[in-house]
Amino acid sequence: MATIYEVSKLAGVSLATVSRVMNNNANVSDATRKKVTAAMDELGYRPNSIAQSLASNCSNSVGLLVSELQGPFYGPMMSGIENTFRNQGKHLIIAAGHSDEEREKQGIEFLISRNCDGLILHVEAVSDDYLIKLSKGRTPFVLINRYISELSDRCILLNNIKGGYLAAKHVLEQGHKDIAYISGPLWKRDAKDRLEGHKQALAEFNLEFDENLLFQGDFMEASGYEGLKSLHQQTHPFTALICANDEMAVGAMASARDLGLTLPKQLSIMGYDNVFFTRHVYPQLSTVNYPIDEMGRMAADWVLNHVYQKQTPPLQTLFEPELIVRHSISRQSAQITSQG
Amino acid sequence: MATIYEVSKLAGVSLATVSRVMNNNANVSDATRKKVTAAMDELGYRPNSIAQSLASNCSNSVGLLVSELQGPFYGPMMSGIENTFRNQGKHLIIAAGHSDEEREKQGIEFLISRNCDGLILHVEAVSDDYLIKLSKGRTPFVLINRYISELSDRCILLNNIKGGYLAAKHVLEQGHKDIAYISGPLWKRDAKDRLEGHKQALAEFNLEFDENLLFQGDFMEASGYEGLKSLHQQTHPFTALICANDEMAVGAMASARDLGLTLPKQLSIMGYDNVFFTRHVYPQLSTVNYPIDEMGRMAADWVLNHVYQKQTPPLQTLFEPELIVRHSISRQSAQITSQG
DNA sequence: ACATTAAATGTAAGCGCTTACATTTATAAC
DNA sequence: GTTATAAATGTAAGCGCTTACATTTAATGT
Repeated sequence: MATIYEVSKLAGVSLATVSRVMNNNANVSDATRKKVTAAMDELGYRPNSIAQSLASNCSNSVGLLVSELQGPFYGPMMSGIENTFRNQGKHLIIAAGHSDEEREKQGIEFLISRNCDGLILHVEAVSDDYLIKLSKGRTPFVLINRYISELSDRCILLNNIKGGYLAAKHVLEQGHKDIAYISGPLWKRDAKDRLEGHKQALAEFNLEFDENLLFQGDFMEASGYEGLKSLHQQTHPFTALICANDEMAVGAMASARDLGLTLPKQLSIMGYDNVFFTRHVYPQLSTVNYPIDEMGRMAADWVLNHVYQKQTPPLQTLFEPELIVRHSISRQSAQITSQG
Repeated sequence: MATIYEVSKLAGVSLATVSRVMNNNANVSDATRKKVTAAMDELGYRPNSIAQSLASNCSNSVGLLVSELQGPFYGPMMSGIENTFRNQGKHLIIAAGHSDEEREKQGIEFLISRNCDGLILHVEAVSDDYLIKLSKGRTPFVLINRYISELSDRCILLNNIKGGYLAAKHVLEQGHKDIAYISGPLWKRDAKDRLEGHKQALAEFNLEFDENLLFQGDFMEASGYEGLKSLHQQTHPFTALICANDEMAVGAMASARDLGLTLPKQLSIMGYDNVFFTRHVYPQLSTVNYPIDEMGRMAADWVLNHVYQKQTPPLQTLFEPELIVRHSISRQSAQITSQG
């Protein structure tokens, strides 16, 4: 591999000049610039990015921590982020935190030790305090889907209260009055917010939230399955089920089939997130759109702006959900009676 | 940030000694090793990985190029790879090639310019020649889902002929005789192989492959939709449809519904890949398992072995597909008649 | 006690760049 | 033709490590 030294010799200039043309420094005459680029071409020179990083104290890499590399939710987010950065010559180092405190911390440590210039974090298990302390460190970061008031300018969020509200309102407007709810883990902010929006809509329709119709899941498919099974066994009847995300909704659909319920006639089911497979399930799932790809791109812009001082479109931290109506909500007709 | 120099001063030893304890060099007495680690702790020292890379000429990073960061296929693959590498302190730089020749080349260039020690490539558009030339370069790489005879020892493959065979055989065993087929782009090796296996099974059942029942798709959902629509319009009747991947199968399912066909009674549909949403569609899709996660891990092991000289479990390049029977194939009964 | 050898530690060069500062060269003003 | 000023280029010191080689110290045999 040719080095800058060989280029400088071939071009008959100093190291510094070669470095200047590489970095588009203005103070280089056209003549020498041409000599240098010619020499580079001749030698097939490629700058050594490691050496550049060491000398300039900038690794041009940004770390991304997500819970999982797989699954319908993170894909679009990573995709938007990668795209933004590659166009800027930055690279993306990706790690997975698996929603586990220890592994999330390790992941962050790992990315920092890799000299990332900035971090994009989608973390769930790590504490607010930890993140606040982290924010005092040398590596700037932005949070996706997490709100910490002390760090509010770097939290990129969905308005989950509104989303919960939209979902419930839609179901209510279809005439449902007895609505069960499978939430996420309620210590998680997003799960709590979605439920709060849900309750707001109920209140608007002068309905009380029935705690018996609440099942706390964990955002994973299996808990949707278990959730409906459990709700179905208790005595309060319901005609619709709202799930705090699509995965649980799909689990609930499977459960409904096992219980012999016809969808959506005997039970309406609503999801949340609008992951791509919601179009593929049958009946197609009505849900709430979570513009995770846009939010990913926004996080990337945040880094470009705050870490690399690039011009970006104006930064936005709060995103709005949107109702997606498909075919999983029926107009209220029959009522499930519990079997208890 | 503390540097090795400060550690050495605090511990009262030389730079080299500090470096030695970092790298677990054997020739360090226990006493000094303790002094040094104590100093490190006291200073909160973290090695600068960029400097390490420059000095050791090893970046400890491996590049991964996939077609898309999203989608059900690549997620599990990335996940397996990330896991393997993180446990070894290597990091993963991910880029997307979008099945486009220019972008794939750019992606590879990008990863190489980032001083990756090795590459894992899932490329589709780039030519064999390009890859053969690339193999002469300084950065070793392994290919997933691509066969080039000159590079056969670094091609990690699924036995697609077998997979195509298994799918067809299962459908034939259920009594179907008129079987339509939506293939991938036939210039792609995997698409061709799957079709070849399909034909083998047909031959085994003394059936001829009917070219009228072949539609060439592009592995994407929309082409599955179009494919079935088109096949349905021609004159040859068929009772089953085999698709060369799950995405197209799902597209075909939507198409079938739009055509008013009851699944699987009036039309049996078979997929390929066993991506996770095949369980969620209705009826649940019978398919062929593609152990992409294992193959990803194997690719990671290949890199560990060939690039970092690590001990790994024995390397395997050919993986076997497996039939997954769900509910989308009926025992042969009614026949669709074409509308032509 | 002394030579012989192995183990532990230190010295210093170098990895391929960037960049502050010094120097040279061109340009303009009088 | 000087001198002042700006533009272009060069010099050399790092960035924070690794590692070949040199040196010192400890262990062993006699």
